[in-house]
Amino acid sequence: MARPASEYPTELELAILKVLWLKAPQTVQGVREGLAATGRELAHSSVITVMNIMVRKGYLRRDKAGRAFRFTPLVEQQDVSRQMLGDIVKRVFDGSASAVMLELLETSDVDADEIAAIRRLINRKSREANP
Amino acid sequence: MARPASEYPTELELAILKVLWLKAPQTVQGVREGLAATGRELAHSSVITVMNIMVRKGYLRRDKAGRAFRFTPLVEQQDVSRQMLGDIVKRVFDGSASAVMLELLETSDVDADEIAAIRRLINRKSREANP
DNA sequence: TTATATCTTCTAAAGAATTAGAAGATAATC
DNA sequence: GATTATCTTCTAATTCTTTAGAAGATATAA
Repeated sequence: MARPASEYPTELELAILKVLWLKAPQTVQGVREGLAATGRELAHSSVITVMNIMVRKGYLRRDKAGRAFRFTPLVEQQDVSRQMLGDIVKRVFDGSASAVMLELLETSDVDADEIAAIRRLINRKSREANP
Repeated sequence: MARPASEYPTELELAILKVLWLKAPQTVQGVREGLAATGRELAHSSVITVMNIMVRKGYLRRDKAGRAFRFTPLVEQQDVSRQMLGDIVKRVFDGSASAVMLELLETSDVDADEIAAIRRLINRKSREANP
């Protein structure tokens, strides 16, 4: 009587991955400091626990380095981002990527530079679609 | 020692909201059938339990109608979608809406019509930004 | 070498999410 | 009015997530 495990990292797992995507490998201590830098102060054992779970889940690799372990991410930021976004698109926007984009353009504060960048990409895509 | 409650509906809560966004108010029975139509067969008591939690969370309103209750959503689909998307943009894409759009354009299958629609919107936005 | 610091493992508490059975309340039917 | 069907409430099991203390292992320093 429980839900199936989610396909992507949990909140804290993602926070840890973000620290490791910036710099890897790192020890638990390093990751702990990285988390603290984002305002998340956790006990050493808390971080270790989650990171070991992440090893089990296949998100991280663990190598012994002297007394401690060094951890390396086994998943790439692009892949995780894509997966999480894809899930939202599918579940919340019924698979319509354009609905998501319209929403983004309406809602969020996309500045002029960003709009220009998107416009360029759209034009390129448009050319690809109609050669 | 627990995480803070998420700001938006859980998986099952969203599924229930989707049924009610299509048609409301509905009884537990109706929602149960709506879920079954999407391939999710749950016991009556399971659906009731979650829907009562949703009332407590402020997602639904509950009115007595004869023997049973009728439930009405108190949150709008647009608001929930926006919130969930906003969360992903912030947490996963570090707040960059354009990064999300680039990802969507690269990854998903957006057809020519959709690209045209987005292009029109971009042009309009662009004009708004640089009058 | 002994004390001190540091790391890991083990264990577990607490909250949230998912699922459903049992029992009690109430309405409809014959 | 008694039986049957339907609804709700209560309770609870299970899994996942987050968090951390206690205890044991190991290395560093004095």
